[in-house]
Amino acid sequence: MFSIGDFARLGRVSVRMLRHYDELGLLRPAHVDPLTGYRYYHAAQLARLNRIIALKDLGFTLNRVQTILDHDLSANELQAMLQRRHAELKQRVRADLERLARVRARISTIKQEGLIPMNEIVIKRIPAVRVAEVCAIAAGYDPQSIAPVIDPLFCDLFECLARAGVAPTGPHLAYYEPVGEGVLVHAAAPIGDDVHHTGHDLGERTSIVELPEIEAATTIHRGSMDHADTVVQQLATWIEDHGYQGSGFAREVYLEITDDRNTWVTEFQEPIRKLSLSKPNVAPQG
Amino acid sequence: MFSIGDFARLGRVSVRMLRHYDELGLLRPAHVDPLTGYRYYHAAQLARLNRIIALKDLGFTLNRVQTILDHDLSANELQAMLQRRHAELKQRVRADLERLARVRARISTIKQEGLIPMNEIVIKRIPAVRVAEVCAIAAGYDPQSIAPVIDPLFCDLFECLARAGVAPTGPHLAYYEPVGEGVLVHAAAPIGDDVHHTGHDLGERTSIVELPEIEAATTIHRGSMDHADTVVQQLATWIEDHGYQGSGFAREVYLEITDDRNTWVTEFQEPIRKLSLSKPNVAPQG
DNA sequence: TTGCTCCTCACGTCACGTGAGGTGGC
DNA sequence: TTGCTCCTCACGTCACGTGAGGTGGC
Repeated sequence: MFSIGDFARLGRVSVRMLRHYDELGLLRPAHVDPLTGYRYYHAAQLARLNRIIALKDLGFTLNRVQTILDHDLSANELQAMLQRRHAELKQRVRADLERLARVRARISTIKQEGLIPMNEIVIKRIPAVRVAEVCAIAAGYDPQSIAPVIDPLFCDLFECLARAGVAPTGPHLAYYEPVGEGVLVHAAAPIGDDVHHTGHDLGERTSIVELPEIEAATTIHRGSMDHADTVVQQLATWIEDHGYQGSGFAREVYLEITDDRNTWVTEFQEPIRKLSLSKPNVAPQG
Repeated sequence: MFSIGDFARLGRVSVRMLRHYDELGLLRPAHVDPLTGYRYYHAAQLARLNRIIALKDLGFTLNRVQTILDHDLSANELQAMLQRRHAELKQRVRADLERLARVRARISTIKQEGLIPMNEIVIKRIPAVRVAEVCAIAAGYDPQSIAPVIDPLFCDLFECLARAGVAPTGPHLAYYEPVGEGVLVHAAAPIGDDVHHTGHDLGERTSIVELPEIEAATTIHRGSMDHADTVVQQLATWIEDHGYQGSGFAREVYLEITDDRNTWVTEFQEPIRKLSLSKPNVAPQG
């Protein structure tokens, strides 16, 4: 029989751990003195302690360890638990490797540019949205081509919605569909599920569309849309640097629109997907 | 100005998170209604929220995020933090990959043997110990050669210690040093730092030795030493399967010694080190 | 009046580390 | 009497999720 201190030394664990395992019922002392409360362990209990340590080292929680030890699993059941653990670990390693690649990308960005990039780019999952929209063709993606097309489009849209008595359920947005030489500009506003052409007189030019859920690289832009192309360019660079590729139509969400175009706040959303079959294109770490 | 609910939707975070960040001072609402306590946010605050999310995604704790955002670090300081994070992540990935290898090894062991191995093998760091010891040569490692040598050795040792008035500070142990054809058997008992030949009459045959700290694959054995070779064999197999190699003299610690040799409890310690320059020798995962 | 959104506590999570405050045998 | 070992609470860790219980405007 060993005191808790001796047993802890032999097992190379802390006394606190032994008390904790006692409390959980994972490893009860062979004997507890009823007067002093002192715990005493048999040398043979080191076998169970080793089992606990071994399973813990595989990354099981103490709860799972308890289940494994006390329910006296069959070899098959244990195998199944190990397989699950294996999958969990693989998932974690993958996530950490992605994180690692992002950290590296940041480091090399700072190294190249010598400063901390101001507008953060963040990946977000954008749920599907039902929108009412109108659209028209512009000559190109540059702000000078877009602006004269998009402004009247939103005027139209809001007029239609107001006439039909439909209130948007969130900030309005635009998205851009390439067609031939030019680009089809969609001006849209999110609407509720209860809005239909049959019930509401939205007019001929307005259509109701379900925008698909996307994963997107997003960033917040402050100021007028005259510099939109810079932001889009930054997004494109980032997407390439982080091993993604574009996927679908770019969106702009108008979060705060005032008379002063220089205080506008917009979110740019560039749909992405993982670059298939290839590693992230990140500068190697020095 | 957006209510907390709207702002959470735009930022794709939970309302609870925004409240939490408010509490930490990470992201204070632009305005709080003094009557109702309602929080209101500017669209432009999404930029800061994105920064928080981005840093969190790199694996920084909120505390570190706070430091990074509020102390307005220089590019160099941020670089340094990123480098540290990079090292931490690499370390974690490595640890997880090792865990993964151990899980795989367990799975393949169970697959091959069709049962759950009973005596767990665990890696432990064994601190250095000062021991008093006597030794003698045996013909080989088999129990029949060892037993007749080791038993009188321990008798000698205990007699010397008793005569010198020295009490061992822990369970006694043996270790085995290969010499020529045979093996030099050391019978040892741990002693305090205060014991010296000059002060204590330990006799000529007894020497005081500092056993080095080792990392060892260990396992608990119950029963007589007649089956020691099986245990040693299991340890050897495990060491090979897990990508280690032997390193130094094997030790046996006598944890519980009674008259009935079948109830003895011993710990076998096989010193190991990482196999240099090669991957763990583990069966590939099906 | 019934929903909806907002509020403030406050517990629970996981595996212990770390005091705080006290006891019993050498 | 001074150390040493043991004991039992109980807080702190990390980033929220999840009620519980209550309020104000449509």
